[in-house]
Amino acid sequence: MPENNTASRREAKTSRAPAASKAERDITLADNLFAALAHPARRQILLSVHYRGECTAGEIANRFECSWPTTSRHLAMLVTCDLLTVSKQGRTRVYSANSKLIGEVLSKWSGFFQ
Amino acid sequence: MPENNTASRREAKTSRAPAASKAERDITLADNLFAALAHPARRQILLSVHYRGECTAGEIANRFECSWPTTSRHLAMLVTCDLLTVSKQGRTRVYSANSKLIGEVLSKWSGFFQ
DNA sequence: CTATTAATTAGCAATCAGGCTAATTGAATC
DNA sequence: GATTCAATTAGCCTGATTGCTAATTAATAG
Repeated sequence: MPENNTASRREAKTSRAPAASKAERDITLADNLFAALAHPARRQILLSVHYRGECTAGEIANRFECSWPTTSRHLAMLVTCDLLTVSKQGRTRVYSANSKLIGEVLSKWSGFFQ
Repeated sequence: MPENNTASRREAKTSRAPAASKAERDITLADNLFAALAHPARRQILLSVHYRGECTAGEIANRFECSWPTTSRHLAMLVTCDLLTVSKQGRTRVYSANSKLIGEVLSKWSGFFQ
């Protein structure tokens, strides 16, 4: 598969491109956002973090049925996709949603179909 | 798997529920829409059909690099998810986009993050 | 220093997704 | 009725996703 779908790649990509064009960034954003939103747990996580403001990993993990490591992986993916931001505070990690970005991309795509 | 993710199910589901609640329908819509939009080829198909109006399967398939059967499967999925509508005309099949639905769901989700 | 707590990482198994080619269906044409 | 053309279906294979448990890391508390 020469056409590498960035959306599904988990590892942090070492962006070698000097400065991707806006079009390219838009494609990557759509890839990332829609790959992330494809999973119901990740949609819930994003909504949950957005509405509560900041959340620790534990608060998020306890709210879901699936195991903590599974939630942790969803969180990691959302961070890689730039939809969540994380900061370490002592031994907890605090997540917050990049709501502006999410809202803008969704809004743009909804506009395409109006 | 008791929790059946309708979004990813390929075959037409025999909806046995008498009349799903609005909340349930919203969840199914999100499942379907975001599962569909997760693949770049399907995003392109939806945009393409939306902007051109009606398209035959052949017109769509010829526009993409992947094989006709692969495109056909994407089309079938989009129909199952209610994002495309298809009608047989002679030996061709004409697809059109359910843009209103797509736009509404995306708009609603973009609203969540504003 | 050790015990506890927060969270991630490693590793494995099972399912899902998406690509292909070959075969089939069904309408139109000769 | 045989052929051609539009399109789907069948079947297969490979890689990605997602779930779990167990192990690890790292910070705090005792």
